[in-house]
Amino acid sequence: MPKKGRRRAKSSDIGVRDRLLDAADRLFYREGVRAVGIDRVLAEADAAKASLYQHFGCKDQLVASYLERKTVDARAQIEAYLADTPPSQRALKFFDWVVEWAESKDFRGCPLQHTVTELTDAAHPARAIAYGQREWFTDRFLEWTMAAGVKDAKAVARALVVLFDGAVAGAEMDGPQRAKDARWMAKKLLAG
Amino acid sequence: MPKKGRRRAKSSDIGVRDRLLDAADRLFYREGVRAVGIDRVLAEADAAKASLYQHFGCKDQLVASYLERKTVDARAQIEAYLADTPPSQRALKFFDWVVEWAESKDFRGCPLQHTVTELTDAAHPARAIAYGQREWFTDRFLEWTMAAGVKDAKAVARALVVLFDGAVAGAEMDGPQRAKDARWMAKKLLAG
DNA sequence: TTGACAATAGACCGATCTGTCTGTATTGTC
DNA sequence: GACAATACAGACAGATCGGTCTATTGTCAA
Repeated sequence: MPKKGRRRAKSSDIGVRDRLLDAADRLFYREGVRAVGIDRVLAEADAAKASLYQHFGCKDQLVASYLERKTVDARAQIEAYLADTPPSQRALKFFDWVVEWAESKDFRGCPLQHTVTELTDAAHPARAIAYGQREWFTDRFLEWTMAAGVKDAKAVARALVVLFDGAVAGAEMDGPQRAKDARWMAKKLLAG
Repeated sequence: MPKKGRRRAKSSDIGVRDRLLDAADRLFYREGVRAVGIDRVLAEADAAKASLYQHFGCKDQLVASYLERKTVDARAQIEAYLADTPPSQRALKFFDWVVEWAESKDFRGCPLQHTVTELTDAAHPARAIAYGQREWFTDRFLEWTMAAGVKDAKAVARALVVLFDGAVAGAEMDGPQRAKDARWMAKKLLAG
């Protein structure tokens, strides 16, 4: 038997929790977590207030959960994107992914950067999620540069992190060309 | 004779307008413009509400004025920092300035990035200020790379913008090492 | 001394925010 | 049919928000 009872008529058949996270994702990413109130999320999710507080306890936790799901999805997406690329080529190929992301219609910068910018309280639960994802990125970059066999792999990996951050921050302000600029430079760096 | 009458006992002798901007600078930069309310600024500036609305009209305009003063100050500071450096060396020297900035006690990222992240309304007056300062940066980078005599100067200039954005965004999340990583890479790029 | 002016203090307004609470409808299981 | 679980609808509370307004104080110039 499935988990428990329940059933709903409206809004297709995903649970409230997922509907809330979907709505939070759309609104928080597009407009910022501080600019969007609980009521907006509820309306967008077509959910009741009690459901939100039942599942998440408070808004901060909803934000953290939204960010966590976003990071988990991003990892999976990146890994799938790179799956067919030989390890030695992945560092550069990753920047193709960044370019595609920056060119996508709804691109509005990096959720991790937004989190650190908007939620200045160091104890905010979303910050821990953000830092965890940062670690994943730095680990991957090191892995990819090692596989590429470049010399000074650690320094190159750190430089690629800077290029990645600059690509998304720059693309948020100036448009997707910044991501291409980053790719151009990454190629140069990995070649020599 | 000076401007007009007035006089105050407390808080030294700068005008209310400047006190308000100073307070706004401290609070907005440290905690974010959406996280800090008018009342916090007034308390920090030891000023009256009417003074704020007399000088700035609304909060959005205070934010824009705060950002404008910050960008004007930054330009002056950077130009002074580079004044003794021959033009051909300025591109790299600029990243020394970035490292010092990222290592400074109160560093909390780039106000321009914060503005674009926090104020998602494209019509917000602070956005125009931010875009103006972005142009100044891109113009300077092109000027410096041309003076450095590197080939492909335009592409290099764009890459340096990415490195700059990555330096400050990365330093905000991970610490000042990111700025050093950016400098390391800028040196490499400008050498070859 | 008087009047203009700049600034202060703070009450007040309506809107919005997060969060709580009550009550009701629907569903699956016994 | 009874019951528990889940979700919905929405009133409500308390705080805070940006912004307006009145009243008062202190300073300069005439």
